[in-house]
Amino acid sequence: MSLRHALLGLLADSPQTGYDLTKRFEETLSGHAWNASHSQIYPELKRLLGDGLIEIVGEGSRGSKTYGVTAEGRAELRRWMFSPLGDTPPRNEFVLRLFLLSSLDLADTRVLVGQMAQASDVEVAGLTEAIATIERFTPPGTRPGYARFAAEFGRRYYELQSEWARWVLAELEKAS
Amino acid sequence: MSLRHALLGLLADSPQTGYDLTKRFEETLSGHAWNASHSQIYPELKRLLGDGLIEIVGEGSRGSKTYGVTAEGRAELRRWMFSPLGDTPPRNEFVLRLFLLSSLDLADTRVLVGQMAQASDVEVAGLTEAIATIERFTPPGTRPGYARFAAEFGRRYYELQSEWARWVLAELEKAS
DNA sequence: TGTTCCATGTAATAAGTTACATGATTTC
DNA sequence: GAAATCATGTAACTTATTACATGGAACA
Repeated sequence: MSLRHALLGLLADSPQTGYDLTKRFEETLSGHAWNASHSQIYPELKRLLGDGLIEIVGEGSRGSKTYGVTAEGRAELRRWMFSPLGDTPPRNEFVLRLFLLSSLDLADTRVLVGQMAQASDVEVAGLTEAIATIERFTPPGTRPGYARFAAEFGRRYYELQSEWARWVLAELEKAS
Repeated sequence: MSLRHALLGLLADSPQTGYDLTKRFEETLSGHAWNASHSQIYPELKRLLGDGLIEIVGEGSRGSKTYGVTAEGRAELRRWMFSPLGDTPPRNEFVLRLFLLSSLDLADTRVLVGQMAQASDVEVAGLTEAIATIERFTPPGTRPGYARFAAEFGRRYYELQSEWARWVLAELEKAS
């Protein structure tokens, strides 16, 4: 169950409300790392509060509560960050389809893999632009920050998908 | 819900029992694409049978049933393979940690990213060997088959993780 | 004859999704 | 004053995991 650690990690960055956290899941984590909706987030925040891993650091209008990580929470987060992977099995629809490619006939496979390459290229373009934006808004002499690292991973990942797909197409061409 | 399509895809390759399918999940899909245990697989096979997407093609000893995909099942599988991605949100602990890196202090970040690079190298080595084995057992003049494609993706993926981690280390070095 | 592997199932619990529900504040 | 956004919650349902349970066949 990585949800609590995702929440701890986001809150460690800066104190936030459940609503803020819901948006950050949607915007940054949901696409590549982890998904959670508000109906899961609010109850989990209460549990984290009960376990003393987070605390209420402020209350705003409309009954909003801003949570921050406690020392205990930060320790638990650190422990998890360094723990071995494999806690929760990955789930990746793209890779699943890749593993099931052999269920299609050769013509279908060619079409699908071609589509995979094209879709990946679109993502690469989007992330390349996002990275350019980050760089543009980074003052010279400053470190670009961690968002840059994540974006770089994303760009390289989609590049990999695209290049792999084209390699498969070439391999299929070879022998047939 | 991709479980049924994963099952259809595996059965499309060759008819199998629930037990066989459980093993193939563990061996091939569980690590990178999708996870499922036998307690989920058996009931889903019954549902697929009820929906006419698979059929029993043979019964062996110990009450084992071998399932095969029906024409309808194959059509449903094909439809899903070509449907747009995004049905189920991905889940990836490595990427989640990558997104939460900023919650660590600089020293911890360096250590963790270094460990990530090393762990990825181990995976690259394993997959490189697996690929060599596949190639060795492929008769000259033959297409190596789809397992080769999946292995290639895995190798490139771990290479990406390793290279990304080293790039991050270099970036962290730069500015401090 | 004991251990491992084959083979299938159910029950209890946990996690995740979708739908339902409410109300305050801001913006146009 | 209508619409969008902020803000939080619960209920119903589906999916997934862990634990429980059983027994046949192969092997040593």
